[in-house]
Amino acid sequence: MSVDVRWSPPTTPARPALDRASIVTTALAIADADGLAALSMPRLARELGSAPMSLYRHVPSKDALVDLMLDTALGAPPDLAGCPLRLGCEIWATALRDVLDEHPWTVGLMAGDRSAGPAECGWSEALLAHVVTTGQPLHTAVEVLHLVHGYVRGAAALAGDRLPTADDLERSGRATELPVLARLLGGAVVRGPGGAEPLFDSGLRRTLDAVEAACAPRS
Amino acid sequence: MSVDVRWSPPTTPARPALDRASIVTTALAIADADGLAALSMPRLARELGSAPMSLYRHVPSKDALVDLMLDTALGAPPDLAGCPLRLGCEIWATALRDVLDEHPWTVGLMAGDRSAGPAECGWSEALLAHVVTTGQPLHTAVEVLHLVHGYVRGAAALAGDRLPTADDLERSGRATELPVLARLLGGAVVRGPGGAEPLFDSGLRRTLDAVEAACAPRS
DNA sequence: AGGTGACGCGTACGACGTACGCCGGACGCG
DNA sequence: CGCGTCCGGCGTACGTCGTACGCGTCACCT
Repeated sequence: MSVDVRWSPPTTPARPALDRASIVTTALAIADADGLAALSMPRLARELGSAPMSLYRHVPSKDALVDLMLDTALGAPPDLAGCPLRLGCEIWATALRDVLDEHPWTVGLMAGDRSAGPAECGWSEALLAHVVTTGQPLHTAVEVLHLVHGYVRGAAALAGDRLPTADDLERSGRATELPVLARLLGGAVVRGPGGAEPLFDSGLRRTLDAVEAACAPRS
Repeated sequence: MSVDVRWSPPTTPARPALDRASIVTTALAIADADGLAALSMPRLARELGSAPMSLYRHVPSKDALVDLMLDTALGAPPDLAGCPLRLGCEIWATALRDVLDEHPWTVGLMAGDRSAGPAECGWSEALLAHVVTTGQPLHTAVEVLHLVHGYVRGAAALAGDRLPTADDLERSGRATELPVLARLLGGAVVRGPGGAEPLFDSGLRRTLDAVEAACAPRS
């Protein structure tokens, strides 16, 4: 019923234009760049060159999309086969840390009360299996997972905190109520005597010590 | 310009009806009961018996309201004066844990990239000052804060995770890829040999061991 | 008595998530 | 080669949310 088809180029470029993978990838890029709050279906569609409602052909809802994003952001855990106990835990922890601070929004997301997806289960499985493989009973593996996973998540959350500046404290007149914190913020960066070992690593070292203690023969 | 004022009862009940404190308290109740996502200005106003726009006389924006909520939810840290090092850390950690799981939404909030408010600073100050008071240098106090705060936050986040059930795994056909996890979920609750020590406490015990190690004279 | 400020609220606007249904092309089958 | 069927993109529309703006009303202070 159009006036004359011969003058109109093919309206649709081709069959494929949108699929779940490219949607999730683009959404990930938006969240990484501008934060999860900046992700909206209209914006995502704009970035993909399509209409907002087209997305719903491939994803049932925005919440589901966010679940998928978390799942692909986490990806697969590192392979710990053949590692000794402590080294394996260290590799697992630093790998998780790397993922979490490459995608800062994951930290807040996992802290919500969503249910765990395949990727999260995969990471847990990797560490549990590693500990069990070294001959520990299951309940010890759970303890280790709790310690290591807990530390990494907490440290990632802490790393995301923005503390007030020393000036903020000064101006609010609260500086005298928070003397130690003021001293901490006022003095330049705080370093251990060893110099530059980052806070995450020293905490991890202590946590791994605790892991070994938990796995040592009962005293 | 009304028809006849004598027949109309006083239109406004009185002066006070809304103030910042009652708004924040009610908002807290909503978040505790139905989660932070259920908090909307219209609903909050309904719960307070007022109109949505009235709230903005007392709170500049919803984000600011949420900041205030977090600040009052955290409250004041425990007093650690006179405590020995380890005990003080333990009191601090369990107090924070109690706050976090009385208000589960705080965990996800603090993990976002908001800047820390007075209450958060107060908690940090309390632990830092405690450690410094026992004669440790400032950088050690920072390490301890990192370890303990990190563990508590991470454990709180973990506690909020909803794992899939064994049936979920079975039905998805993934059970064979996650043997240890399946065994864990399949078997009843996992207990250490001691019986019922909750996971949080055993992890905290290990973390406190690490704290003491960090504070011991250098080896 | 009249001015002044604080406060509650009604209206209105733009953005968002998404239910619903149209339409046009692709593809299989007779 | 024609036709029915299905799929994927999209336009429209609705309900909700956050909130800018301005009005009317009261309490209180000159």
